[in-house]
Amino acid sequence: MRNTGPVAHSLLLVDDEPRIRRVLRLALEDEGYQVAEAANGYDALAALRREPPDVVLLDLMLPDRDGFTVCREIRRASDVPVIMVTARTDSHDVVAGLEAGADDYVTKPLVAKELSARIRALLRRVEPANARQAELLEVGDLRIDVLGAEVTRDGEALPLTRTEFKLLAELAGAEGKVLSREQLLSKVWGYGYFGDSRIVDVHVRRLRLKIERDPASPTHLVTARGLGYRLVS
Amino acid sequence: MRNTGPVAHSLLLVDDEPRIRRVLRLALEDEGYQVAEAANGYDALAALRREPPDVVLLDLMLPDRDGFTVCREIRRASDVPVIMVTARTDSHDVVAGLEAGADDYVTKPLVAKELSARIRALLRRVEPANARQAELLEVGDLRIDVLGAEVTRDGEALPLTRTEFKLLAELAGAEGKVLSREQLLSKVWGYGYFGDSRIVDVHVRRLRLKIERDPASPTHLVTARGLGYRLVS
DNA sequence: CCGCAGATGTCGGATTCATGACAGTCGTAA
DNA sequence: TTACGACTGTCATGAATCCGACATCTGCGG
Repeated sequence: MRNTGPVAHSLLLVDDEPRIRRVLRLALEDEGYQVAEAANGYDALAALRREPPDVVLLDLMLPDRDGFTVCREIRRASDVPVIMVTARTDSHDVVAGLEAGADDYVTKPLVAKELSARIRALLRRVEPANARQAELLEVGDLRIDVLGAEVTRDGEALPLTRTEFKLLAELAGAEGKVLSREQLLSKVWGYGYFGDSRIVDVHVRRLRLKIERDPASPTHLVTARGLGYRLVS
Repeated sequence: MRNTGPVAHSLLLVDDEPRIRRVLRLALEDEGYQVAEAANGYDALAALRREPPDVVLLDLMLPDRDGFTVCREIRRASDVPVIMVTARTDSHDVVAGLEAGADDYVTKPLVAKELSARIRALLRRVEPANARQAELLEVGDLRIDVLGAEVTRDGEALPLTRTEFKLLAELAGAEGKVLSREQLLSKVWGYGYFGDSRIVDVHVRRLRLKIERDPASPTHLVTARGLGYRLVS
């Protein structure tokens, strides 16, 4: 199962000055990011391979090689978003940084809020491309294509209605966990729904008729008596 | 440096000052871009709808409404890259601009080379997503030549109209995924179309008459009831 | 036996699509 | 210019099917 909740985005902070790293790390963690550090280009590339972050913040002046080179080396192996963070304000450096493959170029002194906003803007642009792959859920013999709004078993499409599909997708998204009627109501029917929560039962039953091999004794969509329902393999 | 692609990238330049527009246009055309202009937010939105550019350059201070608002309005229906171009250097404005949905924020006075580099960096990030369309798509027995605007089946060209083709191309570009009427409206009919979304149904039907072997029971262009349509093999 | 949660069946209003007809628009050829 | 056809958008109608609601039944624990 893929991650469900909003996990913090991870940053790799590359700067040779410990003091700057510390200040930036605190500011960025304050903005809700998970921050890893590297003090030079070599470490940065190693860290990138070991645990790819969502965004790289790259200082231009590094002890081993300059940031342009590091950026090009990063680009040779990865499409990870890179933001150049540097004290050099010269326009030629900006152009060189961007040409080296960076996505953005910001100059010190930094305003944390602005850097954070630029990171968000970049992620906003990049995320959708990554998200496409993560939308095929598998539970038991069911394959749930969230984007295609289709559920297949043995390659055969199951004819679910919209509500049934949303219900199944919610349950699959929290596979193994019990979801109460109220939780399902608010997720599938929306927060503004005030009807009887028994409607969940009805749709659970209809869903079982379609996804369970023996609807009379469900193996996937099981009742958690007094609690709700959950989907298991 | 001229851009490499076969077709120049198009920019929409939104600024109320004719003098600035002229300077920027010349500089950007020199960089190899094809530049359209708008003097206010209203014209910008109209131009965007009429002929979506690859990138929008948006000044913050416009006569009718401020750039933040215009940016948000753009974002409501379009993913087009937006670069804020303004004289306001305050960090709060940068954050506000990016939060309004802009991809980048650059301040005047401008260095054309830097602006151009930022445009390229942004396009580099965005293009791959669009690149899917710039190819030859195959769905089932249909071969869709997006650039040539031609669809063939068994080597035989199908006589699709422009709207039918755009509709088919959009669906093929997201093969297997359900596209809602609203998504199709904004992509095929363009940003800001306010007509009845039922028009999609009509064109789907006309498309089916041409691409389906048995239009009464479609196998390729299938209905996702309550959700939209999708194209499958 | 009672009380309760879950399961089932059915019904009718509401949604959602498919379809055919028609009118307006646009480009082109006469 | 006019006439024409292709293309497009709008609408009305009917059919399909969805889904909330209700009534009832079952199974289980106390």
